[in-house]
Amino acid sequence: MAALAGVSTGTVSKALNGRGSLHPDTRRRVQQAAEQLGFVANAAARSLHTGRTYTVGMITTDTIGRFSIPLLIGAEDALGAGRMSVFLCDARDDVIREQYYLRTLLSRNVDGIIVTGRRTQARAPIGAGLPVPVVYAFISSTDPDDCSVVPDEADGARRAVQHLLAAGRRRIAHITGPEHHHSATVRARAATETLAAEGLSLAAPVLYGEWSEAWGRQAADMLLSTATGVDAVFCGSDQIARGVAEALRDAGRDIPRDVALVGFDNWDVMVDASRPPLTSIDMDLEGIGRSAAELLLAAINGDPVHGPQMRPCRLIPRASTAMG
Amino acid sequence: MAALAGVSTGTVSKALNGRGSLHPDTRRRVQQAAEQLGFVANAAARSLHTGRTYTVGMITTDTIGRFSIPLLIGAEDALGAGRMSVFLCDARDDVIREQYYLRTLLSRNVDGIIVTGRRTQARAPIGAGLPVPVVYAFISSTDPDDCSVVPDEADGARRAVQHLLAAGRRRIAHITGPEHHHSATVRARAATETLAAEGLSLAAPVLYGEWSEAWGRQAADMLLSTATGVDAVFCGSDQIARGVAEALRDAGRDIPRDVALVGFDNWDVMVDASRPPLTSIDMDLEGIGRSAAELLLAAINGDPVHGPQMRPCRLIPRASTAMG
DNA sequence: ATGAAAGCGCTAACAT
DNA sequence: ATGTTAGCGCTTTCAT
Repeated sequence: MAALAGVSTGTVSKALNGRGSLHPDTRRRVQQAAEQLGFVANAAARSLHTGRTYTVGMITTDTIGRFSIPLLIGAEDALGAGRMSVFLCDARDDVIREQYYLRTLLSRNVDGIIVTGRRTQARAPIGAGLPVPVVYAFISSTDPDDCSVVPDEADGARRAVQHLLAAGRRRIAHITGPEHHHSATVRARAATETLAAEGLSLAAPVLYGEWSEAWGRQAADMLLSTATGVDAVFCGSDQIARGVAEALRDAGRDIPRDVALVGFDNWDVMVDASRPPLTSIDMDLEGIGRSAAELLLAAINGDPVHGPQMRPCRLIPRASTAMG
Repeated sequence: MAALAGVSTGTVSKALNGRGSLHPDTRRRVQQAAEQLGFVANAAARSLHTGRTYTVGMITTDTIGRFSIPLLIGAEDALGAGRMSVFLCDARDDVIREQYYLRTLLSRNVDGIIVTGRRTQARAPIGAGLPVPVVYAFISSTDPDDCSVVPDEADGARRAVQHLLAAGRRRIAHITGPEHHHSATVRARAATETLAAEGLSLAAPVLYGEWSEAWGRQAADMLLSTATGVDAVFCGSDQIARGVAEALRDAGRDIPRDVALVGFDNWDVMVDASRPPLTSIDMDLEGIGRSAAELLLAAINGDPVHGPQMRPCRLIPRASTAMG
């Protein structure tokens, strides 16, 4: 390589990295030679010297799923722009695997680590005194000093309820996931409080169950037989909402005329296929992933941000709450 | 590190890698020291010397989606056992991005590359004369010499039809995706041929459309109004099947008594939530990913396998075809 | 403006 | 059984 351009290896390095002061002709000549040989620098050798690998690790504590993917895409997006690559590790909710991967990543000298999962609930820090910065995405760390990027689920619930109120609904019910699930309780509380601020309360006690369509159907049936005059249901997930939509449809109720419906997640597969299409809350997972990656880059460059960063949700209106 | 154990760096290397002949005591002492210091070998330096990085790259030509994830998990699974890591690259169906990532992976000296996408249709090889082995997973390469691991979709369609025939159905219809889509035509042809082998033919011409529930509903309505006596529908995807299930339900047809239903993909979200739960064809994507990774490892170790490897599908029976 | 040479952290061949 | 040493491919300082 150096031979072809007729210069020394040091000069090649300078030419290719745009450092030092070189004659423009030399630089051009070297670049040409590199092109011709299809030369690609050995990243290992470079990192050995610079100490940086331009690589970040991403540890998914739960099997790579519906939530992890948008996060991953967002992160990859932000990092790709900085010519960095992502090592993917699926720890499958297993502490042993997680620690194993952590060691692997450290031995590979990643510049930083992003930790994600499919639940927003805070988790124990992945490690203490790590030699590289760590950012938590979607989930947060129980250590308030750790940098976490999380969706503001209360904000999402608030938007859902306010949207229904703006549509003139007053008897609003809430069907959601398991009571022990952080997201379920946070959203339920925010919904209740938003109504309370208007002097209202839920048309029925919160219906806790599973994150499934089957539960949505079942809960809707319960609602139809017990609560009267319910004119809107805010659901803790799109799957639940879709189940509710089906049950209402089976019972001859018109959506949104008789009952308006709002879901949560804005999961395309659910919201588009539902009849009618579902208004839903979007947590902007991709944005969270991107944001986490950007904060990680900042930390790598010596500007760490501490503590949880809340990101607002968006309401995506569709036919299930169409007014007029 | 060497100092703490009171030995030379060479000895440390031997002790930690279990090579050379060392006194057991020395080995133990070194290992203890490593533990104490939390020492993790620098992978860059190691790979600089050995030429191997214990890393493979995975390029997803289509945005990481429902198909890529199980493939990814499968691959990660097989590679993790060999203490290898996966670099994830999302090329987003963009040739420029793909080539950029290819260069990135090569500069990082990955030991091999897995290429995946969300369509099974053969694609142009990602590069010629690459210095590392490449295996295609789910998609295949147009170069018959390249190693590809693909689902035998015709086998899947055959199983679906045979299952329906075994259930005593004789007037079988087929609703599927776009006619220009490889999977749609392969499956449709196999379904037709399987029936032909029994001296039968489809109860109606193949209904090509979209891979959506909406199309499933629409096509089912068409079928109800034109074809008579249809007692089973084999669908090109679970989404289509679910749409069909809803339309049949709305029309008062009982599944499976009046019409039996088989989907394709065995996508949990669809098959479980459908009423009734859907019998479906599983392409075992995770197995494909695992298999691709294993073949890649073999190639890395000097035992390359050439040409496309077909993997059979499985039929997962559920209530939509329950007999008796 | 360019070349020479040291050294990043590790492994492996060789010497002791 | 252990230590010594020469690189792996690159960057970077210091001479020239």
